Amino acid sequence: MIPEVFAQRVLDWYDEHGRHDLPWQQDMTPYRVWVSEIMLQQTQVVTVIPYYLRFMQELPTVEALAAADEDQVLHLWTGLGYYSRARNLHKAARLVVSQHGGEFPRSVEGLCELPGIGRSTAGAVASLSMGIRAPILDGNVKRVLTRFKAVDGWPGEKAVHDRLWRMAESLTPQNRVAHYTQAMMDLGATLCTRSNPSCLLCPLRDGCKARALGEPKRFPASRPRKVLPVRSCVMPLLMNEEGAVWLQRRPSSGLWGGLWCPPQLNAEDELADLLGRLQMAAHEREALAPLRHTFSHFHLDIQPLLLRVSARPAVAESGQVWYNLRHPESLGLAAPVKKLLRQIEARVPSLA
DNA sequence: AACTCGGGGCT
DNA sequence: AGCCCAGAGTT
Repeated sequence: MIPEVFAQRVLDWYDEHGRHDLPWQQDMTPYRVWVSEIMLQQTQVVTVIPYYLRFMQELPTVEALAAADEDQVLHLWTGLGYYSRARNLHKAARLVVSQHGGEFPRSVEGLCELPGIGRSTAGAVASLSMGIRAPILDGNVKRVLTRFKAVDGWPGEKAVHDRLWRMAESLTPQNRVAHYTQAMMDLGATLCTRSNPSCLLCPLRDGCKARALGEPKRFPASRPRKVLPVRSCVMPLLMNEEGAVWLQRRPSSGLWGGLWCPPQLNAEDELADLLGRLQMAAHEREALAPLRHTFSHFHLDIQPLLLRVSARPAVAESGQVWYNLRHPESLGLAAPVKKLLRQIEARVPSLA
């Protein structure tokens, strides 16, 4: 099938059956498309929608995002995961305002200069919001293409990855690039799905090799998996008489970067040392139900300890805070931390 | 080229 | 429990 026919079939299908009502499809400015693309990295549409609406309400323009502080951005991101996305989003907004006068670069190369924007996201922003002919290669497109040509091998391998980019490039049409880009994602999201593809409804069913082989689900080949290692930690929740909990800011890079978190101990024998450093004395302790949090590359078993502390040292250093559960500040919290704080909210001592 | 970085939804 | 999802940055 020649590229022109491929694109035409995809576009005809899009006119009839594509999605046209997603929040970021209304008023497709570079800013709105960009924020949606970043949120949608490794995150499903249904999950993103409420976050996107809240984000756009709070920070409707790139200038507003640039002027916000990082804590507000991370707060809006709390629960989405991959927090470096939020920090890069914030940095990039400040660059767009300070270096480009508030206008996004009008090329894939220029967009790729911004932190958090790679070739695929740049292609999406350029094609969807600027009408520039640029290919994308996200999970949806990878699935459609590997099936259409029955491409063997895991797309994480360089050779497979390169071949898919060449395919994406050659199939992207000159006209209606915005519709084509949206159509390829819609096709992957609604018909060419991972576990239950609707081949009979597919506009590409004629030329699709995976369908001809009778096993579309074999593509794309899945990543070779290892067993996830298990790590464990003790998480002391230090609560003072006012019902506030001690949190510290995590380093800006790495796991839960920039988020606020109770101390994490490798084991309980480090507790006395911690309390000593913070000059606190615990007069009551209770082990809460342990919980397991799973990351992409390991399990974390958390043993929460609720400790009532009497001391209330001054919070002189930045990066430390007493987090008032009754009047919480707008800080970024990792999902299990948010869950734990919600659990103990009911245990806050009533104010005298 | 391999590894890191989250959280949620689906099976 | 295992797998994947509108990927990018670091090493």
